[in-house]
Amino acid sequence: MTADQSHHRAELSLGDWQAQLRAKGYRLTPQRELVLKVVQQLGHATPDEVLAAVREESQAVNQSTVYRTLELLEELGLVRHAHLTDRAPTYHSTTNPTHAHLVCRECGRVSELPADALDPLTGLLKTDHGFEPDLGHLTIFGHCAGCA
Amino acid sequence: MTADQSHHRAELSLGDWQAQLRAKGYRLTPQRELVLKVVQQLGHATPDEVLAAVREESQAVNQSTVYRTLELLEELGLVRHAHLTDRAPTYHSTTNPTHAHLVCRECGRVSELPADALDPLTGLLKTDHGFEPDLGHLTIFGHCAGCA
DNA sequence: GTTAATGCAAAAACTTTGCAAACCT
DNA sequence: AGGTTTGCAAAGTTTTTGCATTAAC
Repeated sequence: MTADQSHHRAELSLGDWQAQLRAKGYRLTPQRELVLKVVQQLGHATPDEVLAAVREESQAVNQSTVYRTLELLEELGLVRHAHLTDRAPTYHSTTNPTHAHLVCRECGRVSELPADALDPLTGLLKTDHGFEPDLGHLTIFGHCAGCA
Repeated sequence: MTADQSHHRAELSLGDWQAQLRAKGYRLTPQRELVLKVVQQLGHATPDEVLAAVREESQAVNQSTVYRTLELLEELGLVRHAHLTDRAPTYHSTTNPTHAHLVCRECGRVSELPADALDPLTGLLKTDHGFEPDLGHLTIFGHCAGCA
């Protein structure tokens, strides 16, 4: 197994993230824990949905804090965002392996495509264009089997 | 040559579009001609940039009209949009063959990837997931050769 | 003359910012 | 205590909408 094979795993183990936070001079707050928790629970969620979920969790958290926290969590590699619609971005936890998204324009269904499945694409882009794709951000629109 | 090989060409020949417009009950207006012209000239442009360019062309066109016109032109298959940043979409003419976009996060450079180059991906998605991707809307973020 | 398209202005959707108060370490 | 984070409210950015007027057919 080459070192390169590790590129599909989550970037931080869960136990580490609080230490990582502090190592960068950041502080651990209830808001940050909560936002991370709801993103993990919701799967794919817009900032707006994260806000709503956080508020149902019985604590009031401000809108700005949600935006600022999502940005921070993304910097730490704990969450990622993708554009599943032409509107607001959706965030998801990185505890699942890196994946691209397939979105059906007809039924709106979103499915996850493991990064492994895209290895041929990665190879092609690297070889022919010297380009290193960020598959975790990739969203492919089209029509799914049911809506063909 | 199979019929399928034609899927990379522009959807409408330039001579036809005015007829297509009328066939759907739409009307040919100077604004629509102008917006289409500047999109063709600009290459990739946000609605805002289209508006600015249109206004330099010595005619005043309203913001709303630009949005409504881009939507219409896209419905007719004369333009397409892609998301080259996390902000506004960019529109481009379909007189060029269908292509995906490669965007470098470091230097911001955008390059076009012919749909042909993605045939392996298309095949894989179709075979393994029954999914028909819309490559003209696809944007792949990552790092280019120079910024590796 | 009809009906579609435009301009305008207001609102909607989404995100960011400045600053004082509150909280983490 | 000291510096980071939050809440709040206001403003910024981008897009949409309703309706009277204008223009295409």
